[in-house]
Amino acid sequence: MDPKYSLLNDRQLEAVQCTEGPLLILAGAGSGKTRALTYRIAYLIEEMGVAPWNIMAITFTNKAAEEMKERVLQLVDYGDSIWVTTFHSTCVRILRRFIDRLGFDTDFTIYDADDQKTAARHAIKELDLDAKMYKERALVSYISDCKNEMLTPEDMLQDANGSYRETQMARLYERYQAILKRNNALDFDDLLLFTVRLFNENPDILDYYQERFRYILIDEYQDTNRVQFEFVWLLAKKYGNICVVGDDDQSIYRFRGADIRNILEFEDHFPGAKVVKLEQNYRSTTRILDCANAVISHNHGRKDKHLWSDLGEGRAVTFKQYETGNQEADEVIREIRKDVQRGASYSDYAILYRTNAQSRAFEERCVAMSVPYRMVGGVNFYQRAEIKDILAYLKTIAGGKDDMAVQRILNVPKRGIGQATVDKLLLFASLNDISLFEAVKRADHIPGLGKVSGKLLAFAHLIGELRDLDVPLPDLLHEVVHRTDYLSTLDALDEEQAEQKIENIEELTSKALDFENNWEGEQPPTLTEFLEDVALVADIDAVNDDEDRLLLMTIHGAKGLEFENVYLTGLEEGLFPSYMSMSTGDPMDIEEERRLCYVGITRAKRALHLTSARARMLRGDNMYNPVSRFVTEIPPEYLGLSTKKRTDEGFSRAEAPAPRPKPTPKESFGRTFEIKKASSLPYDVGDRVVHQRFGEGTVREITDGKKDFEVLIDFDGYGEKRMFASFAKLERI
DNA sequence: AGTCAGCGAGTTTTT
DNA sequence: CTCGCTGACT
Repeated sequence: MDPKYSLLNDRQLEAVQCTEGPLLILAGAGSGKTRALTYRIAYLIEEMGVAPWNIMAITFTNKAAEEMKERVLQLVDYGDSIWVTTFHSTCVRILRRFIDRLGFDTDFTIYDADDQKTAARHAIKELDLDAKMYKERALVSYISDCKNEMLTPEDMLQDANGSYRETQMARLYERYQAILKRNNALDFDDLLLFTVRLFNENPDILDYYQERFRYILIDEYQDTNRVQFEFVWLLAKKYGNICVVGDDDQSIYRFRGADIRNILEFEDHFPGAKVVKLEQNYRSTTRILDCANAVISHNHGRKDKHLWSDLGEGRAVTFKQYETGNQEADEVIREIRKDVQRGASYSDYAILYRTNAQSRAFEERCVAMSVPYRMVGGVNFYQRAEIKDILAYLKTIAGGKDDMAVQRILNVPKRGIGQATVDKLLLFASLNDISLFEAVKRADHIPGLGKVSGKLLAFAHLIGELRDLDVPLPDLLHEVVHRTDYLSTLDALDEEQAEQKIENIEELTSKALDFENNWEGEQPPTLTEFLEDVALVADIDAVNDDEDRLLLMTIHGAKGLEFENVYLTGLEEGLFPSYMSMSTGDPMDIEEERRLCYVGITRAKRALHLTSARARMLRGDNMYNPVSRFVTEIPPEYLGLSTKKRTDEGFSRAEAPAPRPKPTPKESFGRTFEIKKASSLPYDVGDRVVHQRFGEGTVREITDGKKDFEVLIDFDGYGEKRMFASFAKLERI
């Protein structure tokens, strides 16, 4: 056996060598589960002679998948022929091949949360129900819950048992599905659901994939839901070589349908399953682990587990209560900055919080004190209006079947095509059973449109032109922005906002460039492939490990990550645990919050700081909350507090910042995006130039920005405009 | 068709 | 506080 396996501890080795049959690895936080998984893959290939393409490993995020793939590649050759992906991309790959058996086109589009909301709104409207009584938000989550439980609209109609409201909800669900079908679209839940349906209805396809994936590994198994379980179970039942890794104490996605029973009852689902526990923690000091154990021990019905570490006591865990949320933010950022001035790196620090709303105070302080930071989550990059607009153009160019995309851009930038026109188009489209874009193309045959039909035809022509371009992705993006004169939509905004949006568009362009450069296929990637990649990315996927920045994120976002120093903030009753979880009366809700707290604590390697505030601004007014029960569940002496004065300020920390061994350089993982920036411009200050929209003008100023040249042009008739050179496409005259 | 003021509602976590 | 929607006006 290869000597590298001696790097594993006994339990890890056991997990690696138990290759046949069902295996549950109960991996405590920081217990080296990724190591166990990657070595297991290597062992299967090297020692058991398993073909790499017979192995499938599934993770929850692309980032986790990439990391695992990379670590496997370091261990064995042919590592790249292993399927290491997320549930969702696996399903997309399968559906792209076979979804026609379910009556969809293989070029289906994927709806994100916003699209789902729009579809829900349409469904409510189509059934002519009171929007006050039937909220799209509630409908979307109802539908999602149904799908996670694999319940069809027909099932729900029956379950409704005559109840008016339940019946209406089921009908809305039905309607929603019809809308998606009409648009040849699938939502996130459908990806899983349809794949399972495909397997159930087509034994030949199921058999094909069962043969293909004889060895299956699932990461973060505690966060799988019912459909995901079904998917795994179907694939694994033939050979039974299923290895799942998880930690019931880290199950934090119940609200999304994750069913903790999947891991608690694994041995019932897969009879004869072997269980291996990884209990040695290689991440945190004992003081941090003590706190984690103290908190989680208040939960019931856990799998028996004793996490331990031999990394020594380490530094004391601290708890501080501040007067206000703003003060909390100010002091925390100040402390971190001080540590950095003494030699620490920002990238060794993470600030974690329960809700995204809390990020704002920290962000403001970072900006004010010039602390470099990176916020993960919040408003997703791909949810920003300008990005969605551009993507809607790309979707329309790619297929044109997605009515929602067409509707989004028909009048962006303004073309004088209003709602009344869109309604007529939609009516015509549904009467003739064609897509909205088809209707636009035939605008001159639609009665009652008048002169607006000319504008519609011009739009269709524009899309046709863009469709005919045979250029690389980043160039296509450029062309979309220019030929549609998209930047004119930014005129109404103030300069700062407009600049931010331009930067976002530039970032999208560089992502396209990056996508193309990393493409491994024989043919250059198609537009559809790019759109799919974009649809399935998560926020955390974009975190670049090389950046020396302080990280701000929710505790959910931090799952699976680790940091030298962690600030766990906002530890107040009503915030964490959240008011929602306290008011349902279901103790399971509080337990989930407690697991979340456990996850937060165990992200820390060497230093952990707990903070809270007496008063906190929320939705405009102040709330005054007591210190979180999770803090009081930790014995006060662990926090250096006397038992009597426990809610007072913790003792001050005089110790030096945690030193770091030396950053290990990571090759190829931190992908950098470079914007194509011209080395010089074909014009200079004082030259006369022409812009496609603003016409002629004189160059007043050229500033060399980080990413691009910024130019100030005095247009005859429009006055001075500041613009980015690469987008302005000015020509000298 | 576009614009703007005024109003009401809403925030837990997300692939 | 902030977003998004509605309805009246240009």
